[in-house]
Amino acid sequence: MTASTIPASARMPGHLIRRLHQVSTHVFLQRVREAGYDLTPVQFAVLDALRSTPGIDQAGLAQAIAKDRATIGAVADRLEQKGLVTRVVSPRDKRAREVTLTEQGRAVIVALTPVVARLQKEILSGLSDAEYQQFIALAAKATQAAWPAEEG
Amino acid sequence: MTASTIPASARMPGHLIRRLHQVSTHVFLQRVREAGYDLTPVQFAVLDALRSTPGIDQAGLAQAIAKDRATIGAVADRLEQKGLVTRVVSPRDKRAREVTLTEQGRAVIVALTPVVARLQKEILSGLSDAEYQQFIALAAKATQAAWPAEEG
DNA sequence: GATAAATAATAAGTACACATACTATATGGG
DNA sequence: CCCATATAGTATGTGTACTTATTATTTATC
Repeated sequence: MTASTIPASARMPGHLIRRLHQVSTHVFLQRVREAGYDLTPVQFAVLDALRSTPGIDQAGLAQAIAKDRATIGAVADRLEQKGLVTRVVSPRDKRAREVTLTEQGRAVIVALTPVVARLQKEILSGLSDAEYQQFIALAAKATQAAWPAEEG
Repeated sequence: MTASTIPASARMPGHLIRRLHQVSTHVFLQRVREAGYDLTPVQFAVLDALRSTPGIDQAGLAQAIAKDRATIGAVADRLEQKGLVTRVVSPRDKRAREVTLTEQGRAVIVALTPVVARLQKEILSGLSDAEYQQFIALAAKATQAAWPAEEG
């Protein structure tokens, strides 16, 4: 029962980040479902990115939310099946597919944005307001250092 | 609105945590592979936990590293195929399977522990030493609040 | 204007991650 | 002892997440 020794990994950033990622996903799915929707964090990120840059192709989309092209292809597939986005071959580049929000997709992202904004604090519910802001600043700095030339 | 509008999600903890998780996994696989091993972060976590509590069953293992039973079953399968762990039916409880490190498994975890310890700072390479410590403190506080007593 | 190199998307394969359902076993109450 | 309930592990299905390979198309170069 009581572990004689706490695993060495338990206090390492990699382990802590993995745990936070779990909490984040769990809280997200819970609150989104409570709001009456069935959308994963990645699917939300895609819809959110499409609101900023409608008609972007999948490669651009993948870069915008820091994901693999193959992953985005599958996510876009599911969003298309749900009727939240459309994909049309670009007239400028027949290899590319332009992804755009449908009316329904726009309605979903509009309805969910405040829900998702609210649940952010819940992910870090153990932190005070000052610590919460501190965490965001540190996390943003760390991610930007890891992917230097990605933001447009 | 310009094309360079940053999505609303980009500064949210959920998104930042997801990015950090990616960085963490990427750095881990890179450095572990460079060290001549082929092991995922979760597989490492399992081996590390087994060093502390040899003979633990899969449910206990899942709880120890905050993972699902089904996930751990698959991970244990792969570790067994690699010859790093053994699984035997518990004489106390025929439902349970006791998982133990093999000699080879112990050698791997001993060899990789310093490698994994070193790569932690690389995950947060954008942070100063003080910021790095701050991040760990905040992340540990947040995860502990989310999982109060290491209980499901 | 033909062709080599680069790029967008997809396909196939591996590995988590979790929910749900199912089997086998264990345990407490009557 | 019998049964209701709980638990350990597995099976199944969905959804990331990334790698390598392939196809279609674009561009760069000669």
